[in-house]
Amino acid sequence: MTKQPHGRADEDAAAEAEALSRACVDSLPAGALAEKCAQARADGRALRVKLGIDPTSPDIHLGHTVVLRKLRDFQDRGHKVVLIIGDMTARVGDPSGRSELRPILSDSEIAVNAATYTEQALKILSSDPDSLEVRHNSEWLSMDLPELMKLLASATVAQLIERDDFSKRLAAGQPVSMLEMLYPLLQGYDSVAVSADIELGGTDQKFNLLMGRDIQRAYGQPGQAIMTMPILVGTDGERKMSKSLGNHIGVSDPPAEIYGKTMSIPDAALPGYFELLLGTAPTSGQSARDSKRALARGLVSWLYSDSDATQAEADFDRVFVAKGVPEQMPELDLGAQTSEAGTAHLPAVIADAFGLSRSQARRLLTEGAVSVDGRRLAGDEIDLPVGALHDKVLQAGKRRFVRLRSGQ
RNA sequence: GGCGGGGUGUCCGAGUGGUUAAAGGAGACCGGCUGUAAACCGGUUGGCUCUGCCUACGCAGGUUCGAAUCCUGCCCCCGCCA
Repeated sequence: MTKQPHGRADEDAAAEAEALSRACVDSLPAGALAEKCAQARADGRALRVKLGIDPTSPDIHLGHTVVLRKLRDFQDRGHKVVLIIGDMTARVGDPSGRSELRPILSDSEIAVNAATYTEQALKILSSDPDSLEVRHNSEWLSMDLPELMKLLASATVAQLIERDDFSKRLAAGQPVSMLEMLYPLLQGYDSVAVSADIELGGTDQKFNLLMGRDIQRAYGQPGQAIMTMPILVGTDGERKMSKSLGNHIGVSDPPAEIYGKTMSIPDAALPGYFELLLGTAPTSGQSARDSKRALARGLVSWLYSDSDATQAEADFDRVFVAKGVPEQMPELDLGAQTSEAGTAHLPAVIADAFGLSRSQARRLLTEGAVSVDGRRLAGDEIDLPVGALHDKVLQAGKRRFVRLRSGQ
């Protein structure tokens, strides 16, 4: 695609808006996107398209990429993405979709998380300075009380408790903190600070996005247009993909992880994954299994490379289809686990190898989940001679492997 | 500030003096079946120097042979009233 400044030459503003709104759930207010596109062309400038991400966890996952891909569309049409790292709002905690208070993150956690965000986002976004601006909202949210009061005056309690999350929690007798009530205002102020023309988010962000629009107008700015994208479900196929739910696939996960986790999603989630992550659909007539393999390959190719995808699939087939062992795996030196009698205490070895407690390791052992070089261990094989373990593959469950070395 | 309700394991939620590491459910993990899908079946699910020991029912003390269960103080949450 040839990049043109401020919109492609081969389409008019209406066509541009039409193309940009593909796959989105809401584009509000009606017609606003086309107007913004037309205005930008008339003014000879790029649209400022805002996305805020709170660094509440250290990794960007596939769920985030749905919106990032849409932003990339804007970039490819010559517009400017303003990526806001919510280092201040992360301290507040977005109440969207929350049914309870969330813990407040420490400064150091936020700093660590923020550091990895931009880098990961650039797997999807262009880093061209003409099309990307990265800001931290602590820059302008460290405001003094008079300024905060002005911001607080721009919304009413009725507006805030109108939102679903709050009203449900209030109705259920669950706590809603003042801090959370503040969140939509702070996010809205971000839009004022960066003069956003458009803000994107997941459908769960609709309230916050609209609030930004109101706040901009309270500050004498034109209200931003908003676009919401569908929420990607996690690997459980039911709930929103989220690190805290443990159903996420990280953009920085190793290829084998991305491939394997993708293979574990329920079939019903396939069409959504294809559309939102690859912009395609499963090949019709193809079995769900083959479609899923294609999806897994596609995702690894996208985030890494074609050769990594081929490799990941080969490894997957070796381990899960042929029940073999991976080509590469971590090694564990048995030196520290070797007793004077020359035996190793298996619960300790397993705990060490896979980061489990010894009790957990013992359970795996008694459940028959542990094998050495393919031979399943009986529950009472607690101490084995180191000589019998050297250079053998210790496996726990289906997918945890380590190669044992006796420490000579 | 007053009155009332409530804080149990990853989560939800039983349990009001002993047979309670704590019912049941969810989630997770393991095994079987399989396509690391779904459905289904079975098992496990605090820690450890593991035929036992330690820790655990908001926090701290107390009563008792014995407490998640009773008493006292404190902290926190929710509702109504002010």
